[in-house]
Amino acid sequence: MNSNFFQTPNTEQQLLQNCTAIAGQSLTELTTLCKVELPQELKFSKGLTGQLLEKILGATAGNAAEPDFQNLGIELKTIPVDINGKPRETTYVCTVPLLNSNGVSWQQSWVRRKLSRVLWLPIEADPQIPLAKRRIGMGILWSPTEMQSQILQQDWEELMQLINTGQFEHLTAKIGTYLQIRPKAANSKTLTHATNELGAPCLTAPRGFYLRTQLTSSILQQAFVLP
Amino acid sequence: MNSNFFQTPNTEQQLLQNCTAIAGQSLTELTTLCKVELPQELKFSKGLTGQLLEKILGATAGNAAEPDFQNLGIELKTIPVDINGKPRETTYVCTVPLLNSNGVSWQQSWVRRKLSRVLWLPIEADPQIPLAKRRIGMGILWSPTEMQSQILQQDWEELMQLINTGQFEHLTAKIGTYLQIRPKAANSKTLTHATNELGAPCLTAPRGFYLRTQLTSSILQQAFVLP
DNA sequence: ATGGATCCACCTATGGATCCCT
DNA sequence: AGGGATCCATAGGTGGATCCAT
Repeated sequence: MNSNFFQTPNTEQQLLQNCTAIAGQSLTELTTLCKVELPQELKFSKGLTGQLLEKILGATAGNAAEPDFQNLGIELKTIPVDINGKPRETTYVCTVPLLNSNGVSWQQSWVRRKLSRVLWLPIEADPQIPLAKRRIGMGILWSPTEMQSQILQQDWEELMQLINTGQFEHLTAKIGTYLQIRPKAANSKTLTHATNELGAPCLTAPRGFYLRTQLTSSILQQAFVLP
Repeated sequence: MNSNFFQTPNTEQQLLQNCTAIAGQSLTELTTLCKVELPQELKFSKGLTGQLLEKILGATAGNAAEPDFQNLGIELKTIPVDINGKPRETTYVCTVPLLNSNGVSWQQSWVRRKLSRVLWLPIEADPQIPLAKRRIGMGILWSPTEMQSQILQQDWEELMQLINTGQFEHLTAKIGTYLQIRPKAANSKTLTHATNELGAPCLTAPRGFYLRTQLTSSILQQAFVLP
C-alpha cells in the first residue's frame, strides 16, 4: 500500500490513509523513501522533516502562498514532540505583512486562511532519541474550534494593531495568548521595509506569526499514539 | 596609478581617470585584476564584462534599482562594438513595469532616470578577435540631447500605452525608434503577472526596454579610439 | 521556558547582457 | 539584421522549521 506515496491525494480520506501508512516510520525510513541522506543533526537542516513529508504525501504548493494541498485546502505542519507527546517548539504560521496591511480583516488574513484546516504530523524530538530513530506519529486533521478561533482573532487583532501603527519597539513575543510574533530572518541584522508610527517608510526586522505550544499542545492532547 | 581601482569614485573626474587607466586593456587583463578565470566563451557568462567593470570602477548599486554610481547618479553600460566601433547589440535598459504602471509619467519613468547620465564603455566584440584579446575603449560620459530625449519619450509613451492597456499581442520589438521592448527572461516559458485589456490579472512574458543600435551608434560615433 | 536568533531550499525580480534562427 | 530567446549572479521573500542564551 505504499504505492500512493508521492502522489497528490484527491480526498481527505486518501491523505489520511497515506498518513496511516507513514505513522510509526522513522526519519531513516523517510529519507530512504526520498533517496536522500539523513544529516548528523537538524541544526543545518531545520526544515528537513517538513520537506520530506510534503514530498511523500504529495503536497503541491511548493513555496507559493497557498495551502500545501491546494485542492483540499489543507496545510501540512510537522510538530516536534517530547516523550509525553507535548510540543517542544512553537509552530511557524506565516510572514507578518509589514506593508499595506491596514484595512485587512481577520477574515481575509493569511493567518486565518492558513489555519483553517491543518494536518498536524507529530514527530518524536526528544534529544535522547537518536535522529535516525525518531518516529512520525498519527496525523491529526484539525480546524480551530469556535473558542480557539476567537482567541486567535483577538491575538491577531492586537498584534496587527501594533504593526499597522508602526510600533515595532513595543512588539515582543510576549504578546498574544495563542499567537505571537517573533523575528523570522537569516539573522538579526536582516532588515525589510515597513511603515513607522508617522506613516513614513522605515526598516525593521522581518517577522513571522507563531503558534504557542499552549495551543498546539491542546490540539495534540493525548492523540500522539504510535500504532 | 592603478591604486584607485575597486574604489568608489567621489567625482566624475575620478571616475573618468579610472576609465582612462583601463582603456586599451584586454579582457584577460581585467579578469586578472579581478582574480577570476576568463571563460572560453561568453555564451554562459553573458554579463561578465559588465560585472568586471562594475567591480574595477567601484560601482556600488549591486542589483538595486539605482544608478551604478549612486552618489554620482551615473549608470555604467558596456557596449560590444565591431571593428568599425559600431554596436553589435542592442542595450538593455531596465525591466518593463507590467503592474501599477498606469499614471507614471515619462519624467518619473525608470527609463528616463536610468538614461539621464550614462558612462558608455565600448568593448571589442568582433568574433574574429579572440575573447582574451578584446580591449576596452575610452569611456564616454553621455546625457541625452534634447532631440534624443524627445524621441525616447515618444517611444516610451507609445510602448507604455500598449502595456497600460494590456495589449501584449500587439507588443513587438518592431515598435519604437530608439527604444524597443523585448522579452527578458530565463526562457520563453517564463511568465509573470500583468493586467490584461479588461483590467483583470493575467500572465505574460517578462519584458525589458532596450536601446536600438541606431541610438548607441550615434552616441559612440567615431569616439571609439583606443589610446 | 521561551523570546530572540538562526539555518536551508526554492523561487522571483532585477541587473549584467549575448545568442541565434529566420 | 534584428526580433525573440536565452544565460548567469545576487538579493529578497516565502516556506520549511529548530537553535540557544538568559
